[in-house]
Amino acid sequence: MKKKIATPESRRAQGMAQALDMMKIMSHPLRLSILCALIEHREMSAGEIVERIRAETPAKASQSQISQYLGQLREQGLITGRKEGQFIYYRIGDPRVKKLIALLHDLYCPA
Amino acid sequence: MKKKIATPESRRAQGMAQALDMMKIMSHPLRLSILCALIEHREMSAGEIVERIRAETPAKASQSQISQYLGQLREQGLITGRKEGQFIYYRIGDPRVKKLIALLHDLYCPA
DNA sequence: ATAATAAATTAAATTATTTTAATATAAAAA
DNA sequence: TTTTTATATTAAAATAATTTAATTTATTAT
Repeated sequence: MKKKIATPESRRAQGMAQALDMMKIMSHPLRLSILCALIEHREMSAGEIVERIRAETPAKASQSQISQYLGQLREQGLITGRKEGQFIYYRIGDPRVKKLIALLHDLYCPA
Repeated sequence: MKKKIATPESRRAQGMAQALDMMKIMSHPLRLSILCALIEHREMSAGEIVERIRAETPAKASQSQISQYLGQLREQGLITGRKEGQFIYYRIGDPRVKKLIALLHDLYCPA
């Protein structure tokens, strides 16, 4: 097959598209909360995440909804899931998530 | 009036809300392009921005649409507009925009 | 004044995302 | 094997964002 050559412009466009996907998926309060929780705890089961989100955000977010968010985040490679018995344990799957959230924290939560 | 005390949690929640707003508005290809163009050129008129966006993204984006994006970005303080005669010149209005875009560039456009 | 240019505004139409509700699957316990 | 627990899947309903098209305002030039 034909070898595709990446021009500087195509690399730039691809980078932009990835950055856009990243921000888009992170700009939802519950998805962002999930990522923050995983940064804090390194690994959590789906159920632990549900509890934690419910505790923060009183009376919102169904199990189904959170499972859907976890699916979206995993699909995009931001988290990984490992099955152990009936539980599924999630972790951050892309180090860029941590860097981005760290910067946001610096910018918007000044000491 | 009653003096509101900011607890650590309320500050965290507020920071999170601001970070969410920021990412939400930045996660649209044309709005992000506008911000990038303004970082590159420091100041551009609305018309120049329209041309530039049109050049990058062939045959998309109407004058009206771009004007609407400029309005959204200004409303949120990410850019400022200064009127000079019939032109309106825009600039980045929040230094955090630059920091965030710089990080995204590092993360997604590796040399 | 009239016309032309630069940019903003409004509203309707379209499309995408989010939420809700119901159901399904798979593993563990009874 | 029946039930319970943990999680995922699906589809419909609700909501929000985007796009398009038409119009408007303000400024400069004729």
